Amino acid sequence: MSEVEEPMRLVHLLRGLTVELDLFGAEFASRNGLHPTDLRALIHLLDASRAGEVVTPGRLGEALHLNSAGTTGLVDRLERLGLIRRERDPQDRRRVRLLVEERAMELGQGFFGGLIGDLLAEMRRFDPAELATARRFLEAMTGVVTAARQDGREEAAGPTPARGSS
Amino acid sequence: MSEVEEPMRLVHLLRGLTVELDLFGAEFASRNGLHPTDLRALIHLLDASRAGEVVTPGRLGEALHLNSAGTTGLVDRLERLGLIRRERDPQDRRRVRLLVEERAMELGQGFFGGLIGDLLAEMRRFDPAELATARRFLEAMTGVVTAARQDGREEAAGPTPARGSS
DNA sequence: GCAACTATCTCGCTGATCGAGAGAATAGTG
DNA sequence: CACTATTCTCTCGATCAGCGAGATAGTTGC
Repeated sequence: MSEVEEPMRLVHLLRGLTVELDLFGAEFASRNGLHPTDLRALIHLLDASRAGEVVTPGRLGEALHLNSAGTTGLVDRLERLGLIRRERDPQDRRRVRLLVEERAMELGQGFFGGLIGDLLAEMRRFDPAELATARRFLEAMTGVVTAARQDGREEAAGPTPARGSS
Repeated sequence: MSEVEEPMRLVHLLRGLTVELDLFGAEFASRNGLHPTDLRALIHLLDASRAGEVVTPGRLGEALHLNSAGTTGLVDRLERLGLIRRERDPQDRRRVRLLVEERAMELGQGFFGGLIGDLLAEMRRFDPAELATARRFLEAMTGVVTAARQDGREEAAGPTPARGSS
């Protein structure tokens, strides 16, 4: 337990936080008959809806790294649950627009809304300078992860010694 | 636009960070022929190994919210990949100890080692006071999520708690 | 020794996702 | 106007992670 450990505790805190958020999402999902993928899709759809963007199955599948078949299945599930609705794009009739139903908004609101409210309330206990520091910190960490993600892709054939073990 | 938006950006940053970390893990997993669940299991096993704790299929399945059949399948996969080894507990021969192989350590190192190093390096750009603030912030946010998780459970449990069926 | 309990594994099944390709609409070319 | 290439989405069949129920082997108490 030396001073060098402090940053390491932050690393574990970050990991712990993501685990908690994942669990939170997973529990919410299963409680509502959703799969983790469905929840990710719902978040994406609500974000896009709020931003006024049109989402098609193609875009959604791309965002979630699903192929077309998987995307169709996902959209089927969400539609069956009454969370979204398919509608052909009148401009380009090959496309299908995914429209978010009221129920999806309520679902997202009723659950994430509560969490976000709690998070915001907790943030009020920090002064603006501290929040600015936290933000800078989070942005820096996010940047590192994003960069590592791309490095990893490029090095995909690199430092993978794990061979010949059995 | 307004100052009220600043905390909201922090909320989105938190979410964005978890998404990035998830993607990082998912990409690493698929690159190594692992499933997301396998990676979570690996993390759990490595943590326990470092802490000197004995992990059994039962404990592992409990930690990952898998039932016994799913756990057996998971352990089969990890064993087939040469990441762990089964060994009967000589004290209580009903039990199976899961022993982490060298290869799993290397894999974990190749995965986290690089990322953690990068995160620590980035943290050096913050002074101790800032890191302390970041830590306080992360702890506060984690606490909120954890609390919300339990609240959600209790609300959903309702009239029939039916605990013990995890 | 018998009964109750515990830890793990086996079996059959559901369902999310994949690869391949079909169907339908658009855009470009002559 | 056909004719072809392109772009979206959906369908079909297969794969495999995870579930529920029950089997198997080991432990503990009477």
